[in-house]
Amino acid sequence: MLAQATISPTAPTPLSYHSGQPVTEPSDLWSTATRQTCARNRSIYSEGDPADRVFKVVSGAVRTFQLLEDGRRQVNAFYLAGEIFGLEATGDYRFSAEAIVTSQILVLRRDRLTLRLTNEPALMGDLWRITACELERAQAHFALLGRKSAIERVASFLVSMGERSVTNGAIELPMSRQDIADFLGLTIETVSRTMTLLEEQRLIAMPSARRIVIRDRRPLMALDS
Amino acid sequence: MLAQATISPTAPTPLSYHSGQPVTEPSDLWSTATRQTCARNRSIYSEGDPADRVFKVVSGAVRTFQLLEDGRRQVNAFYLAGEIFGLEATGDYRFSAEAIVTSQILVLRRDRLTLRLTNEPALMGDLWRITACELERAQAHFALLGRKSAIERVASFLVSMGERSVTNGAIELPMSRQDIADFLGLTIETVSRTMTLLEEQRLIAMPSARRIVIRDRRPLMALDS
DNA sequence: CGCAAACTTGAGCGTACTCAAGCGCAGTGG
DNA sequence: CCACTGCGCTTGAGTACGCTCAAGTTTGCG
Repeated sequence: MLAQATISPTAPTPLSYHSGQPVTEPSDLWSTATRQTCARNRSIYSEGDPADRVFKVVSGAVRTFQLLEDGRRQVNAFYLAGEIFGLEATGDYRFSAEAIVTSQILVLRRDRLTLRLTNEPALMGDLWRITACELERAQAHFALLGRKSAIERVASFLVSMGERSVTNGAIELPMSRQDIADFLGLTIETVSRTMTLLEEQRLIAMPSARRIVIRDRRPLMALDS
Repeated sequence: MLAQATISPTAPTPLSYHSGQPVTEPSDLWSTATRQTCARNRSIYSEGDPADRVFKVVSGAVRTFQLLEDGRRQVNAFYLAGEIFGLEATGDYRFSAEAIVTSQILVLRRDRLTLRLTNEPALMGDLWRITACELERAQAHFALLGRKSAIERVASFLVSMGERSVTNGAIELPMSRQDIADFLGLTIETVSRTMTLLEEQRLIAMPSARRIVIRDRRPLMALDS
């Protein structure tokens, strides 16, 4: 709805990474993709499905995650408008993907992508860079999950979200506290308590649970390490 | 020394991944690489260095890691004989690499690789698959770091090492308890205590600290989830 | 307005951490 | 040959951070 005109699949779209540097991508890569609306909590693909499609978020937000047998969940990543997910080199999806809120996504069939790749081998390099970028982001997340305290994890998350999507001064969180907890390797209670703590310390403000304003960036960045 | 003949850089070498499926790689990709011996704890590259080389372990073992300002360390991965590391799509190395024990590694200059890629675009697909494989392994590690208990982490690690390198019935660990702790997001004491616990439960035997025998695979796999 | 879902807050507990001491083995030198 | 030394590993005791269980509050939506 909102940004549909600017992120039209037929227009040249810079592909922005979380890590910062935008990489231009062939203007019509997504021109043969179909647009699809996904309701909140709707599954996009599940662990074990054949990886026959690649996706790009137009609006909304998507989470990828894995479940342990006893129900413990690990959210691997959040994907916001403009970001690509489901790009596996081969085989089946290793993780599941769901829409966090009602979302518009572009769906590109894998065989179409393969076709394009045979005609334009240079494209392969772009895909590789996207995957490599994702890998770097994943590995950076290791230090957070393996070595950081709760307050450091939450601060890192807010700083990262602040760099990705800010609407007039406030971060709009599409995901629930549970999603955040499962992303940061914490419980929902710890996430909630920690955000309250950050608010008490005047580092952030919370006009509502899903809207976060960063009041003092410096100490948050310090916690980010 | 030992396996030099079979892992000769000029001979066709199947490239085996941790995830299992071997992928054939162009026989002479590493023919222009130089062989190098790295002493124990010797740095191979550091965070921030220009990513101008790609490496393949011939013998020994390598760790990649990141340091937080206060000295906390997160080991991202261990690379054993036959495995490739340092393959970044662009820019600088994001992490550091060190030899765990005295190791033989093949060093391929990035510009040579680029040259090969222009002549044989198909190679790019192989590189992409290597990176994608690494990404999958990284994301699988998320659940361990974010959601598993100490005993589950150690069990997962031992199962994984058992699949990668077994010498007549025993796992030879090239890395120290500290390396394992920093890989699993635990302390050295917890790793030690947990291994003792697994030994007391007769799931493993420890002829020595660096030699582990898996006595009962089933419950270990169960802990792995 | 009423209900359900999401979020917050509180109290008590447990797992893994911290700090500290002791052990075992390999290498070295008397 | 054996004491000495250093490093890596193990074990112990006490602590703390984040989890569990539970109740209460707020928000969003029919």
